[in-house]
Amino acid sequence: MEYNFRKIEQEWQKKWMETGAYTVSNDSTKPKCYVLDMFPYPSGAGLHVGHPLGYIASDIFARYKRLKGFNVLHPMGYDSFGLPAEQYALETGQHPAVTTNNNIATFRSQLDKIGFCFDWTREVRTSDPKYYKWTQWIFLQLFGSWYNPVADKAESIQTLVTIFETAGNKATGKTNEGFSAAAWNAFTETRKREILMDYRLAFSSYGEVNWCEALGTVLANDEVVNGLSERGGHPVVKRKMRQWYLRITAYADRLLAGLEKVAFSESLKEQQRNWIGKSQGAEISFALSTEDVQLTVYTTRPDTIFGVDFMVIAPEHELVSKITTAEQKTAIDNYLTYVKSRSDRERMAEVKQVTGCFTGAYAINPFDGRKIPVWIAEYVLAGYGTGAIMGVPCGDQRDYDFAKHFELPVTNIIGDAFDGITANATKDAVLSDSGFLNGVPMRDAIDTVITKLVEMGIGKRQINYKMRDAGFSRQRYWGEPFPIVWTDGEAYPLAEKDLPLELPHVDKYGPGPMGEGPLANLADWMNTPAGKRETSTMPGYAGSSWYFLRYMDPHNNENFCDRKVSDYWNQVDVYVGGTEHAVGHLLYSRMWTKVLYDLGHICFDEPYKRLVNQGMITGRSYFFKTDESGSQIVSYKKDEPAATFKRMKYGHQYVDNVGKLTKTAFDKSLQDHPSDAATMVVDWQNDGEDFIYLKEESEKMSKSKFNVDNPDDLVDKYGADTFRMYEMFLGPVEASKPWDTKGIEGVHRFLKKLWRLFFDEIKGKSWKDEKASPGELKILHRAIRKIEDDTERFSYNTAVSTFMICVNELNDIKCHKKPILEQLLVLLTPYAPHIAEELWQQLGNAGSILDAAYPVFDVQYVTESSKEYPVSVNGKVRTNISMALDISQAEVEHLILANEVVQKWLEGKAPKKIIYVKNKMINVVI
RNA sequence: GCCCAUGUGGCGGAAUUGGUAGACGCAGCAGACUCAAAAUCUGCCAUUCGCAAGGGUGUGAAGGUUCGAUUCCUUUCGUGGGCACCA
Repeated sequence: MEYNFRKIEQEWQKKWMETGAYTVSNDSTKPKCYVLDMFPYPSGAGLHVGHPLGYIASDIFARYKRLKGFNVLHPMGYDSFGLPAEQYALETGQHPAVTTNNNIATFRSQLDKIGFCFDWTREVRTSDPKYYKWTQWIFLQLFGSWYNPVADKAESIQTLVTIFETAGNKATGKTNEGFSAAAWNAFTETRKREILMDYRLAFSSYGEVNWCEALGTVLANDEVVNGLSERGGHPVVKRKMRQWYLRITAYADRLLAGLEKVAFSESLKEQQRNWIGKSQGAEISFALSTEDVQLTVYTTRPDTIFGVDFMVIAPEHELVSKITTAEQKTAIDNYLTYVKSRSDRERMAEVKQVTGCFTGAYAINPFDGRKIPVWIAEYVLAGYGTGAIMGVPCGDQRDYDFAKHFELPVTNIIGDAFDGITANATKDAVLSDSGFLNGVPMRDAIDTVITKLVEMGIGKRQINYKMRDAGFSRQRYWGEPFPIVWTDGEAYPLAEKDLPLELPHVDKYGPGPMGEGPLANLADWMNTPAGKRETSTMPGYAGSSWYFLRYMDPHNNENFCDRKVSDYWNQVDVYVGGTEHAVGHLLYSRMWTKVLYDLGHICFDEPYKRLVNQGMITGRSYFFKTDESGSQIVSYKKDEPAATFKRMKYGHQYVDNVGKLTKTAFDKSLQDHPSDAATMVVDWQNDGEDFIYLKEESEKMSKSKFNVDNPDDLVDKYGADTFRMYEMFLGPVEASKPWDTKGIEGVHRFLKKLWRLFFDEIKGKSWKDEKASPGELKILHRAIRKIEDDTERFSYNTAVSTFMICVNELNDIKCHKKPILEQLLVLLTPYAPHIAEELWQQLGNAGSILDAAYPVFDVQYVTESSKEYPVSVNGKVRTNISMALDISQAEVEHLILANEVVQKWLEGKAPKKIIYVKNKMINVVI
């Protein structure tokens, strides 16, 4: 009987589907485990080999936990709203709903072939009205809440109204522009609503937004990369528009603090911390010598105040026109014109270039009365801090460069720590030439100066964040409509009973008038008796910010998720996905979770307990080296100087492991892809060899690089079980690695070998129902211990190795005993479920192996190991020399090596040398 | 520039977290079976000296701690990723 994987896999996939083997109940006495994948955006390209990597990893974990007796939630769905479908609609006229459904069908059929244990009865799609009803509902929760800094959490906006009515706005932490309770009560309704809008967690405001002309929409900060749109790479410009925002900045501190209690990788946490960009410092107000105004700067280094040689304010700063002197007016105007002419891209590209202009005004140093010139320069950003800085050239390289460029004096306040050539940003130096701070270490001076500033009433401690509130409007069609109606310039929420506000059908996907989205073209839909509907839609991250909650209770029409159910499933125990969402999705969903927690809808405030980032699988690309003329292909040798290269299209499967392409393979490649022939001409006669070497590179997989491998082909050829195990065997889940199918044969061989433990090709059944010997049990239990440990740690590559070793050992001793094989199959189930189930049934077991009990590791079979050196202390045998680390000096004195044991272990060879060493350690040299 | 990873055979990668470095797999070499091929099986496979027994050297480089370092510390180089006028 042969290992017929095609038949086995098809049969079991069908059977498991029919019997609902993967359906999970919310009602169980078992402990729960929630294993989640980042759901995919259903793109037209379908799956490539990089996609399933994370899905397989989580699938193994989910199956493993199930065997260990957990009630495991392991769902899948689609992030089905988004830009690409709409772009495609613009080009082809096909409705995004149609293309999205087609793409989902393709995805599903590809996923099914790999044999995942998803509970498909819980599938969610963000573009389904039954789903986005609740996205809209959560938006209304955000709209209806504010962040109470005293309670340090979100509360209903009603509590804010009560505070205003009884105490004015002093109690809310906003100290500028205060109003009393009486003043509030006297405000008009419109004024009140305007003020409340400044507090809402989802709010509308005029602001500078990232406008992408090519996409016709606004983008969030994390969707803009180097001044270009993340999708498509189109230019992005700043533009003032009325927009919806999420007040994520209110959660900056809690998002930061929450990182301490979750198991994310250090680099991912670091990325989030960077993005939030918390910095502690001070705001200092300087008097200006000419005007009756103050210039407030933000600095993290108030200790360097005696080293201030100039001030720089952003060109957009409101004081610029006020303080510029008559003599400098022309120069400043010219500079402002220059700044306006430059795009963000140019500014970013020319970071090193120093520009600026003197305003003619001077600020006064409050401590020594020195006159400090005030400049404007584009390196100071209007949007951060106060848009003004104090320049300390000896302590900050940018300030130093600025001073040198404009020949400003440089004051040294750190003595020898400043070499006069480069700035030194140290905090460890001792201050000099610093008035009352002379001799004080800089680190300590920070607090001293702030205290003094506060006393003098010209400064205060201040914390700033780089993170901005997140833009939440998109001028697009294919997204959630806002449940908002505008009347007299005021936003009014829809009642809960009117949700979902369904996306109306459109025939054209072009933008509406005045920079509005396509929905603005639908007068009938837009204009309602109550007012004009909001025509922008929500961004892609809206639906994905809470989907993990919907999986728990996907068919609930009364609630986004029943509280009892979310109490049961609780946090996601393991979340598997790529790092590309580090600062987007992961931050937004953490914020939404905190809001829902604050408002009492769920009982936890971090969504994901543990995050596993799967690495990227890179494709192999091959390049032909060409001669000078560029028309002839010649052999490429390592260490050769760079020459012209041409990308080999389609051909990577013809090249062998060392980049060698033989004439036969080359001819076959041309035969299969005749279109390549024109660009690939090799004069084999001239070279006198029947092969050439190609240059090989690892690149991100993409269609345009012709290096995409499709999982379907591999599953057809080797089966899902082989494919699953091979993807895991390739290397650690978290590492990026090149895709190479050459090793898949080895894994396939392993499964065939496993099969032969049960069935002989000629004699048929070879397993026997006999009692296992201790030696056999030892092999099994070593595997149990290692595989269980590896699976918990997501170290799947070493687990697969262990399977191979175990099967090899059983094969060597010709062990075909049922008790051993049976347990081995259970161990294997998470990795290769189809073959495990088939053989399980062949052994005559009644139930499905999916519900079998995970083997229990028995320590008695594995205490002996050839790696362990027996050493005896006071006649008592210690089995592992490393354990001897904790023995005392006295024990060492009395140490007796049990020579008989050692000799037995070393097959008759006595130890050559026994070294008694100090510090509790004994070495045995064999 | 700053931050975070990372560096081990021809290749992907192991190493019980300080204790025989190179497990397992791929590729390669030799052999068995076969008319032949496929499949399967056996042996070899870091490097260097040696017929061999057996030595020497080896985890990017240089130091340090330790009886002992791929693992910990310092410096340095290379690669990958993130942030980038954030004061």
